[in-house]
Amino acid sequence: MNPKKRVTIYDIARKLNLTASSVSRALSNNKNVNENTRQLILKTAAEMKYKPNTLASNLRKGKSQTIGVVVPRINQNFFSNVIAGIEAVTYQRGYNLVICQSNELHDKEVQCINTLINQHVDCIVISVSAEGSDYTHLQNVIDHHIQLIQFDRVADNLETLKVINANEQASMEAVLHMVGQGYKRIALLEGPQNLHVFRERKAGYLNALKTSGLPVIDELIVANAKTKELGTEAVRKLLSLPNPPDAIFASRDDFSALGVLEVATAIGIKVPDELGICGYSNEDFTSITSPSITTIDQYSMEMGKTIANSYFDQMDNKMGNSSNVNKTISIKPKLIIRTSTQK
Amino acid sequence: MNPKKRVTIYDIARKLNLTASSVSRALSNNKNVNENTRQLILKTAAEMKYKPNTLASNLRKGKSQTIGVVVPRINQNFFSNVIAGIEAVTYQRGYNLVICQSNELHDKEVQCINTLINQHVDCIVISVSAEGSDYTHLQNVIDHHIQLIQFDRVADNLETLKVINANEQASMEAVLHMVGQGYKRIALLEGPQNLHVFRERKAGYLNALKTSGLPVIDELIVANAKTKELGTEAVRKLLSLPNPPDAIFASRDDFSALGVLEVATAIGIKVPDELGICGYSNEDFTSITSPSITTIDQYSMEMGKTIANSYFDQMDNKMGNSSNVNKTISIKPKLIIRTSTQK
DNA sequence: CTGAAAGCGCTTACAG
DNA sequence: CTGAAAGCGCTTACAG
Repeated sequence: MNPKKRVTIYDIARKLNLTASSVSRALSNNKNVNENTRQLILKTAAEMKYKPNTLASNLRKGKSQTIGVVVPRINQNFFSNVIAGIEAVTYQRGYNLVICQSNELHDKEVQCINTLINQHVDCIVISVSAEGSDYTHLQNVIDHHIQLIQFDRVADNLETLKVINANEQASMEAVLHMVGQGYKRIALLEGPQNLHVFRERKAGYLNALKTSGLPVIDELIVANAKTKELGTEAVRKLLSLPNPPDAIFASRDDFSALGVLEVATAIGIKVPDELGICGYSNEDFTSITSPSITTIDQYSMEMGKTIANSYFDQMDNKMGNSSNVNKTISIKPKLIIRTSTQK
Repeated sequence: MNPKKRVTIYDIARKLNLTASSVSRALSNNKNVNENTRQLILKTAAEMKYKPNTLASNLRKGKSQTIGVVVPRINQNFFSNVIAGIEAVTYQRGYNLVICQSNELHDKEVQCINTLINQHVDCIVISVSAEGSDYTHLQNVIDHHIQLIQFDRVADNLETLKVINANEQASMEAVLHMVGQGYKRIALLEGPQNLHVFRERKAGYLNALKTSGLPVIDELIVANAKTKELGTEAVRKLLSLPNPPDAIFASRDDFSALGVLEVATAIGIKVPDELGICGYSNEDFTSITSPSITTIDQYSMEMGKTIANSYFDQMDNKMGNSSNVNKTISIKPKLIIRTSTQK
């Protein structure tokens, strides 16, 4: 094998006294090739260890059979599961995945998006970073006629396909469950309120209180802490209130729920008897703590599959009609009741 | 903006009465452009919302500034951390990551590799699947002059860059620690022995016994179970032996260690007093079980960074010399001693 | 069914 | 410093 150059379609053509046209046709399963010729070409290509140059093919065809994915963090359970779900579907269709992580930084997110546009990806799937509310880079994607799909954390005002969790509904269900268990002063640990997801979870909480005829107590609603230390501090303060909560809905995630559990245990507050705890996202560890933690499963893998499928559905029946569908697919998360909320 | 076509270098040239050559030079920071011309071009490009076509550029340059990554599972802590580490470094250099998962299937792994070769990636990073020992697809990568880097699970006989954990050393340390705690009948739960990683961990176990003058007891070495159920069954059998082990090194991973803990607790065997348990990989949950589980941290994020850096090091000082370095970088994992092994 | 030719959008020797 | 031209490897109307 020549150390520098790869075998091309021309090399095969030359060897067989044919033209590149025919070789290309045979290789791409075009019907207009004599069956014998095709077999010969296929055989020769294999012998010569021919590998098509996707770059050239994509350039010519004007599409890349590639989907770009931008997430805040690749190594975060929820996101890596979504990615795995996307991959499972796209792989079947012969699509590739280019993955970027924004690290929750707006600037990096913008750069990722630009790279993906330059790469001529056919579709960009994104869960926006916590930072910033300027979405011109996403508008840019749309302007370049690249299908944009948002998931989980979405920018509301952009008209794109959106795949989200029914956060409000699930949160409401969780809080109602706690009310049903007899908890009356239920506190909320909010996630960052610039994100839709967390605003919805808060809405669900408020709604559940309202439905149950319970008052909304301001001092029981605690803003999300930036660091683990600050979070611990906030929980400690909350539990030391003259009139402390008898339950906490850690709406951000299970890690904050775990933080609550640790603080409670340290102070000597009994869970679930004196304090109920509910987390969010069904991390593996929630089933093995003692007590095990009630939480909400987001069906992350499913979500990934839904995202990919919705892209292909779009493709398949896009008969020249409007390319940017503004449709929201909502996945209903599942409340998983464990010991931490069962009085 | 024209609904179909993007702005190209020619569009800019036409607008400014220049040629594509100059525009290309200005955009790529080539020195041979008049400073004023460059500024004008840059300004115009921005105004016209020009986005370079990476596909065309890469085709012309014969490289893609892309690194392909193949792992058994994207959504597995260790791998997603390694990927995050790789990304952190490659991003700085303006490289993209194409991610595939083999699902531990040899055939899918082969397909992933072929796709990456076709994509003209500059480098392929792989941790091989558990299945199969035929590595012709990897040889293929080398034959196509694509830099191949193996990590964690590596095919020994291929001459490539390898980044691995010092599994044997770490395992030995773990078992010696258990011996030091007074455990005398230490069992081993093996990982699949067709993989180097797990053979090494076993070697470390055997070595530790030898060093400590403890006998190797065949019935205490249990093969890796395919499913969770079979694993539970195997552990139950192990613990019901007439002469049961007083410690178990779950060398496969923390999940199998957790399985042991669950079975032991269910049977009523006290950990760590009656049974010591050590896992592998320092999953988040190991610090919060009760008792917390002794384990081994693999520095997965670090590993990813090391992989990416070793690629660039290679690139940077490859002055036409041998392209396939057969070098192994070993990362020393860290034994994390927790309650489950402290008598 | 097969071939000749143009073109996807860029880059880069080669002249001047 | 700028331009004209060729070419990266493929695909696809257009003829025949």
